[in-house]
Amino acid sequence: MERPFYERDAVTVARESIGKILVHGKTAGRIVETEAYLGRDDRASHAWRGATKRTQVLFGPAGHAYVYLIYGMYWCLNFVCEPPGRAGCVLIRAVEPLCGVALMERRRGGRKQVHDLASGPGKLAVALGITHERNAADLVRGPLRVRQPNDAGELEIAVTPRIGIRHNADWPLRFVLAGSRYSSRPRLI
DNA sequence: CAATAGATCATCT
DNA sequence: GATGATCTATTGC
Repeated sequence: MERPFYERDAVTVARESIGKILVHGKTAGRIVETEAYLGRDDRASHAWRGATKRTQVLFGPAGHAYVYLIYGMYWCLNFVCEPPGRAGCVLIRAVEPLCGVALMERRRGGRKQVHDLASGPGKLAVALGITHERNAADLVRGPLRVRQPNDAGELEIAVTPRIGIRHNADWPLRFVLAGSRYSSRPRLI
């Protein structure tokens, strides 16, 4: 995807990221679940209080990665959206493994069901090998990229509340590829 | 299937 | 010193 894809509001980018291909090294997967975070107006967002050392990437130009550590254990990947100064972003919550499946299985520690390899933000980062080294990486020119799939057609996308947050927990900002077995909580659709 | 506990650390108060 | 955009293993129905 080119820069303008990311330079829109977070809700639009979150919805249109469903079905795209996320590529990192020898691994790739189809994005089946995302969440939008709205920046300063959204208390669930890391950026709601303004820019800090950690969140300055969110206030920078669109089309970069924001990677942070959650619960002391797992990395989570976000796409920075909107023009500089506004901090909307999209959390990538699950992908359907497409390339490098054996490598993903190894990184995830042995035998796993394919639909369990990347069905959650922490799992996805481990499977694709994404860590803090990719924080602020350029999604347009860097090692981590998003591609348009060959079979681009109309997709049925379900909308639900976001997962695992305290504030604004009822806002319908989670997007899931309808019927996908690779999302983090298939039952919630 | 649902509920629960425990692991673990960068960041911010 | 408290907090969290999570995951796994384990328990009990």
